[in-house]
Amino acid sequence: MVRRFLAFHIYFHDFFIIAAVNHSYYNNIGKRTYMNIKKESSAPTMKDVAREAGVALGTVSKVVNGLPVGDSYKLRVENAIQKLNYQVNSYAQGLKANKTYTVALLIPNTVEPFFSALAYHINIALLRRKYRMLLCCTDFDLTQEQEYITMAQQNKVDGIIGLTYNPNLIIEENTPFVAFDRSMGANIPCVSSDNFAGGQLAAEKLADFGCKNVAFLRIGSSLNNDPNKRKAGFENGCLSRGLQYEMKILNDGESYEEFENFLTEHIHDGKLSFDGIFCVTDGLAFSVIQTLRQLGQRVPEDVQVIGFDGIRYFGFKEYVCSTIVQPLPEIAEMCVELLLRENMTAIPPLVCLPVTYAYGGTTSENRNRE
Amino acid sequence: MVRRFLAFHIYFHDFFIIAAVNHSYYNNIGKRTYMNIKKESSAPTMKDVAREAGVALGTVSKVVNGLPVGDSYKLRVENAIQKLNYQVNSYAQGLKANKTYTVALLIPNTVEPFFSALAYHINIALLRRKYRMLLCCTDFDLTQEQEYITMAQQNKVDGIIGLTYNPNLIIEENTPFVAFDRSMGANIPCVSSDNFAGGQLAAEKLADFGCKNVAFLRIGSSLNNDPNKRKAGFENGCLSRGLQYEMKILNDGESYEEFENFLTEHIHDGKLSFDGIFCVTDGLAFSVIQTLRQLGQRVPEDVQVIGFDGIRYFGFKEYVCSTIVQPLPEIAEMCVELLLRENMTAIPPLVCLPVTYAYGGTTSENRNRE
DNA sequence: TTTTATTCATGAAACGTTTCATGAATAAAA
DNA sequence: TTTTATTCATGAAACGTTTCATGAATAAAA
Repeated sequence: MVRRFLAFHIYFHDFFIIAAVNHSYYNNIGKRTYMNIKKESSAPTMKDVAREAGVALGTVSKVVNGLPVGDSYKLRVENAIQKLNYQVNSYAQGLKANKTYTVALLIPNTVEPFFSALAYHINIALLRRKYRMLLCCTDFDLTQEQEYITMAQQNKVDGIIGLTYNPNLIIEENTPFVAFDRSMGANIPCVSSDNFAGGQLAAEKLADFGCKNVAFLRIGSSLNNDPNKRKAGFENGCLSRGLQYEMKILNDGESYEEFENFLTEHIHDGKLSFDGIFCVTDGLAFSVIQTLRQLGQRVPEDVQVIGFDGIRYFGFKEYVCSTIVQPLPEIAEMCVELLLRENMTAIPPLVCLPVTYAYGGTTSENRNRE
Repeated sequence: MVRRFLAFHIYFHDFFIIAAVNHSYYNNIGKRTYMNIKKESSAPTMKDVAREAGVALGTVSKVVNGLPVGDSYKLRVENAIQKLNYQVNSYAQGLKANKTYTVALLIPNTVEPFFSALAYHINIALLRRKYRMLLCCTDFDLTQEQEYITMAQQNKVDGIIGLTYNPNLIIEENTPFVAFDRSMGANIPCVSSDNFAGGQLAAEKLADFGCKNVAFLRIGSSLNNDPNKRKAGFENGCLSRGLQYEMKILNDGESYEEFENFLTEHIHDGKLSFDGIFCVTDGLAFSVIQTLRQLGQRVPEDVQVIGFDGIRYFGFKEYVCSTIVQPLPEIAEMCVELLLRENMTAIPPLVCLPVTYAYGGTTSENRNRE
């Protein structure tokens, strides 16, 4: 049994002691710790409200749920609710309805800015509908993805919004599921940015800003997923604007070094043969910009770089790079809307939301005006 | 009534159409949309398991909860659970126990990296104990902070972990609450990094790396909260190591510009009078480093900068700056541990967890070895 | 063998809701 | 005024658990 000890300080007001925490609970994953929070004054129930208002239980329920009730009854109930500070117990509601009012969000983590921003907006969209969000971080682990989905099928959550990396996930017909960014097949609705238009826009912007020779860089993935459309759109844009272009797409298992080699190989006499680069994500663009500068290339003077996602430093400061911005608030609304909507259409839709370009210091917007 | 329309594309397999979403549901905040997810095959219940195993309901409950049961019974129940793929309905559990198995995390948002990383680790610590996390983003809004706390007092959640900015929050005695980073008074346990030691460490590191004249920069807040200890620790470190130091602490309402002015004023003949700067957060350090470079100061050659928090680009890439790292996994464990522990001590503790220094490119670690 | 003590499975009651069959009260029609 | 139709508040039943008083089965003691 592995035990970890962590030294820390406890200030008991004026006393100062050194203590240690036994981390052996790391071995009790999944075993519930029982009855550890005491409730003393329990909250008022519908019964209390009914007694206070002098009406029947069902009447209170109707008022709470906005169903038609006689005006005088409604008033009395509302007053009683106010007086007792009553709030409905949503767990009893859920038990009756066989619903949990909980939606699972499957994302790799909440540490990478795109994922954490997505979680932020999905959380808002769910709270607006009085749904809870169960945050499920998969760490890109295929086993964990399937486990969370199985959990959902056991009625632990009412639906799943998933940004998953496993094309072979088993999702039962009756489990509401909305995929983000990666289509999961014809039975599952999918919401994504308009990746094709985004790629096209990147090419057009680079052309507008005076580029002639451009490159597309993409980290490895053999999945035929939606971000591949970024490449297709970029290609399309390059062709229509007469840009020379080259693609560097990593295979599974190839590391970032490949890009360094690729860029180094394209430098002759200190001059890079590209004057514009489109990276499949801002995260990649961030690294590429550093590499370019290490290689003595100035960004954006020698080479312009456009990323994809719309990541800002510290969440709200300037953009990490010039970028194609994904409309996260709208994406979140759409995911939740599709998941919770009443009537499923026969054919689950693929929804594409429009992207925009934003300047982030790595393009030369005035170059063609000089 | 404000209505927003959002144009978007829907691909219905091969067809391509333009649609519009009516965003009027923005006006229905808080009104539950009813019965919108259908459940068809309902999950097996304890009753089903009892029937399958040929035992009583209570026996199944005991097995599920790990209470003592005769071996042969236990085996039969376990087999039945396996066969039916039974999972306990935690909402019925919660109804019985008058518990929700839900903990609210009050943070300003999940977009700033420190908050999103904290949420990530708290979420892990809670899931480990089979608790759900209700993410409550307050956007630094004092009203929202109080609303969420009131909600908790209505037994909607079992406890709250709060990073709050309102020293006057009303928290009832029987609402489990753990504060993070900012002490909420003698009745509320508080977990924080060892801010004092962190400030001290920053001063010592700057001294080690050859600095003589240093500054401390802090954004405005009149609250006498824990991060103030960073200043006190830094001061202490400067004194014990013989560093000249100056403080620039913004008042409430003063903007970042003040720092630009402060730094500009301390440049004489192109030379900054500080060779080391300690910033109260990495976010501030990030901006300060940009400002310094704009002012023609090289970092770390002319001036070294140390931040606080341990933020990395994109969550896992290199540190934004040389920094004092907060131990987030341990902080999260401690918050959850204190919140859910069985026996409250009479005096709620203030727990300080140790910080470490990490190199992030804005210090000259070898300077004194040159 | 009989009596007493112990172990432990049993299943009814309860948690706080929603639903819906019932029937009282009112309104409309005769 | 009496009969019929309509409206709508009522409260029991049920959702899936946990708890705990009950008593059957076994073990220990006499």
